[in-house]
Amino acid sequence: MKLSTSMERFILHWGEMGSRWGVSRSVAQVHALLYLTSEPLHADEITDTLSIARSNVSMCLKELQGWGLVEMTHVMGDRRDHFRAEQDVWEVMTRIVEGRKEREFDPLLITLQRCQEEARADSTTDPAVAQRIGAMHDFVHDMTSWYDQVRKLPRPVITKLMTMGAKVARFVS
Amino acid sequence: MKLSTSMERFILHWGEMGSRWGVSRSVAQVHALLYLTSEPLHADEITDTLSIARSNVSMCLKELQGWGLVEMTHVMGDRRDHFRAEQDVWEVMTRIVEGRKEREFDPLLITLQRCQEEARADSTTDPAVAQRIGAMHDFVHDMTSWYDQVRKLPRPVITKLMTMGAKVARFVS
DNA sequence: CATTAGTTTCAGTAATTTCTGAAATGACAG
DNA sequence: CTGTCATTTCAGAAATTACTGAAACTAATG
Repeated sequence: MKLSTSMERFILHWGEMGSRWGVSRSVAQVHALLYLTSEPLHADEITDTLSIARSNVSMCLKELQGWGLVEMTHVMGDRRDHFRAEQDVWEVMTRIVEGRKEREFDPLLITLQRCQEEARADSTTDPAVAQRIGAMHDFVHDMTSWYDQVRKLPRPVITKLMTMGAKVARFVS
Repeated sequence: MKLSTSMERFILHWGEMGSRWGVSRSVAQVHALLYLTSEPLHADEITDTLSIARSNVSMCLKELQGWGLVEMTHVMGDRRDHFRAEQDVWEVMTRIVEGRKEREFDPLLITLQRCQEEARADSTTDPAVAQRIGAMHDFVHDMTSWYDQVRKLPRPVITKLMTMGAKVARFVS
């Protein structure tokens, strides 16, 4: 597939973003390409368009399916697997956030819990240190439980709250 | 300085987190150590405690100062620079978020703006592609402007809103 | 069941990022 | 001005991460 300048720029920048967000450049590029293309693509087409190895494309697609951002489909009369990305931007964002939460914050919270217990039990640890570990634990705990509540709200409610922006503050007083 | 087991665990895990959050392992470790230690430390003490090169410590401290997470202080009668980390967890988090917003989202938004204009102007770009680039742009734009509004609210208001959790939904109907 | 098209695995290679240590620089006291 | 202590720079080394291509594997077809 021939990419226009803006498609290329989008894909390249998305690749850069990806490498800052814990997925490799090529994973993010494949995602960007599929996001921009509404018709499902097969792996060879991705390989050609992005000039990356066929095997790498395969790995990237697997990882993107793991994130729930890409799904496999089939096209009538074609044996090859085809892939399409989630097109809804909100859905894309929530899946990325959800994935990162599971991969990073859940383990972090477990570690903090352990540190906290250990620090309290261990008499060689300065109580002030235990207190600071506790503060960090509580903070991460509060943030994740806030997130867990909010993500369950119906989407229109969340978008409404967001368009209100700072105006939500008027309800607190 | 001798680290207790829980301090060590905390520092090591924070290091891992750091490498997923766009700073190197050692930057995050230095930050963790200073966060746990309330008294200002000088660079050599950090070097010894974490077993990393003196020069690396210097670079890490510089980067942490760039994030606004560590400040340089001086101790009476000691020529060496001393360093202390922000102890307030909320403050730590807001500075990290702020830093990442500036380093990642602001440039992303600029790129998306450019892609969008380019895609619309360029007749070789499929209008459906232009539409999807636009959707992504609008989404990132809305998110950042929501963030810009909320971060300016007084902290007690934000914490109140957070402790309300999903209950904020009752204001939307 | 042999052939073909398609996919995945994995060992080796390449690219990138991070860290080190020696040397340069700076800053102060005498 | 000189010597000492502290910090920073930077080129190269080390470690990590990502990518490639050949080979293995899987499944459908005639």
